[in-house]
Amino acid sequence: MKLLPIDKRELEEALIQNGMRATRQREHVYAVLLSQRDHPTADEVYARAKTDMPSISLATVYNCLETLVECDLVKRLNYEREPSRFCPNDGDHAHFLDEQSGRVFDISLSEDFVRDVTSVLPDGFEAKKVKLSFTGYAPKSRNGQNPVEENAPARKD
Amino acid sequence: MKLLPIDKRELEEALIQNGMRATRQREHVYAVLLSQRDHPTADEVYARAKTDMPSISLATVYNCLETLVECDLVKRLNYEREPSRFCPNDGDHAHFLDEQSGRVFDISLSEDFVRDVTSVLPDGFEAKKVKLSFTGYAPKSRNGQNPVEENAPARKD
DNA sequence: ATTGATTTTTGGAATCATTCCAATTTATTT
DNA sequence: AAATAAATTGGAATGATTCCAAAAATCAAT
Repeated sequence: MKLLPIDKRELEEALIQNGMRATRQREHVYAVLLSQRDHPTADEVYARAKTDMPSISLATVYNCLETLVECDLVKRLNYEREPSRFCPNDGDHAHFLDEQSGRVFDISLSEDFVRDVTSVLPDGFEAKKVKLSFTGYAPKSRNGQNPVEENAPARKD
Repeated sequence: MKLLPIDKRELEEALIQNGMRATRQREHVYAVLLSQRDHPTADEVYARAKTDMPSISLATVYNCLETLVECDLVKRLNYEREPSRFCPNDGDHAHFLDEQSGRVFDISLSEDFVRDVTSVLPDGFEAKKVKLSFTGYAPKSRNGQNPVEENAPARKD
């Protein structure tokens, strides 16, 4: 559970750009998120973070997650009143909540789509963020493997 | 603050269809929502409901809102961890949260768009619900009047 | 309408994710 | 190394929502 050099640099740059400091805890929380791409809650991140950093506190996990969201390295997902879930920002994507399993799938979006979607806004509206989320039934997993990128490896390069 | 006959019928049908009963409280909460289209929280609905029905309880307001959402007569909006907001279902529309004022605007969506948007889903995904929401800056209101339908009259017919 | 069966309402207590706090530690600047 | 600012920490506080068990209201069948 360690940040790749490229991710670490990205994190540090983003933090500094926002006038914040690079800390062990922030790096670790970010690494935890990148290492298992399944949209964990703050509690789950806390549990995972503690295995390699037993002294980290829940409050710090909340702080770090908030910081990462502010730096736009992480997205926060809210489904109804459930606890927030978090996923590292892997480009534009929507989310699909499978009602049966409770799992969330990333649905990648083309640049074209993202451009088009803001065209529904009347003149004068300036969107800074767009959230698109679906609820319904995901396809049954074939031999335990899901067709989309939930649990995909943290990085493909 | 009273339900139009047409709305009342719609409500009763929806309730019965879902095996639920028509009650004074449910009618009233629905009427409150229809009478002022500004996406109130449960607390706000409670406050408004009490002016004409002082005996209604907060728990009941929560129950009624939940029921109305289940019957698909009302949408529940969640922005981050803020309290849920509610709006009567006026056909397909997205929501736009103005960061400056905190107000939410309804953005009407064409049928075409709603059809197109589900085409981003890979094969096998069946969407039952779609949520599209924007955050950003709404146009400055011209002489105190907003260009879109926030605070629009409950019904145009 | 009265009875009976089922829902709904109600006020208050309980929940629980999240935020807040003040003290300590850590990171940066001088 | 000292000074300044920011971050971490554990625990307490918050607050929207849910839960609960008793009372009231609704509906169906007599």
